[in-house]
Amino acid sequence: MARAATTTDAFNAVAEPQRRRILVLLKGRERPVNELARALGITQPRTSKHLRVLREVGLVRVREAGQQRLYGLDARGLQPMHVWVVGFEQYWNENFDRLNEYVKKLKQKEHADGSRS
Amino acid sequence: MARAATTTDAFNAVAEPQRRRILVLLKGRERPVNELARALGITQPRTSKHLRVLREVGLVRVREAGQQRLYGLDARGLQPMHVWVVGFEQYWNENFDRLNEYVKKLKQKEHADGSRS
DNA sequence: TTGACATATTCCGATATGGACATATATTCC
DNA sequence: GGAATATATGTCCATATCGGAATATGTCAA
Repeated sequence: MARAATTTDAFNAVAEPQRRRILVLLKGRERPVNELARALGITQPRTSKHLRVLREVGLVRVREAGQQRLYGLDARGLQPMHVWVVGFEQYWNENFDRLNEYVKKLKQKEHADGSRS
Repeated sequence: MARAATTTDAFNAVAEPQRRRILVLLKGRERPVNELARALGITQPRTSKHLRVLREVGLVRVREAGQQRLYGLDARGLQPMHVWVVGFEQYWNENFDRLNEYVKKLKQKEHADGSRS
């Protein structure tokens, strides 16, 4: 077997930088293909292909508008990524001291009991 | 050019499910290769190769301990992913209504003016 | 219909992948 | 030294990728 297809899930689709940039460009407003291609500085066919991948994993939607097709963001598919990566938030500043982690765990337990902001 | 190497960055390294599972298993405690292989239900060579990738992108560290090598998590490399995906948090519940987005934008502006909890 | 424009698809080549298997390297113990 | 254990590396294969270039499809307007 080779590497998993880019259309397997959001993780694979978004591993490609240009596709990440496309999603960022789609925040807030829809855009036609050519506008995206120009913004990214890549060819139109390549842009269409990236959009196809994003469409297949459901991160993007198309809407026909005359002779152009407006692409819009559907960020819901990013939620699994969000959940997964947020699970590591507490380890950013890890300095690889085992005892340190114990302390951290204890702190979390305290937190679980009473405090709220 | 083919697809970017898995060792290019965290995004690519983590696109592979087994590698994600490895990182999860490494939360909190270090583990030797064989333990990881058993936990994942994959062969030892495959596990070593996944660990190599994770090491090359800096998501994991090795520590020699007698005849075994203990792998530990270094989550700092996941921060770029975190930053990127968190930027989409506000779009989870997007229902793709343009007007809806305008409303959302206005709300953000209100927020910017006077703070409320 | 013809032409202009916007977008999608196909063909090509180079490359790196993940998995299985065999084997190499390294450490410990006798 | 030699055996046992733990880990890393190398080879094989099938497959999907990204990129470019050419071309197909689709829509509008006169």
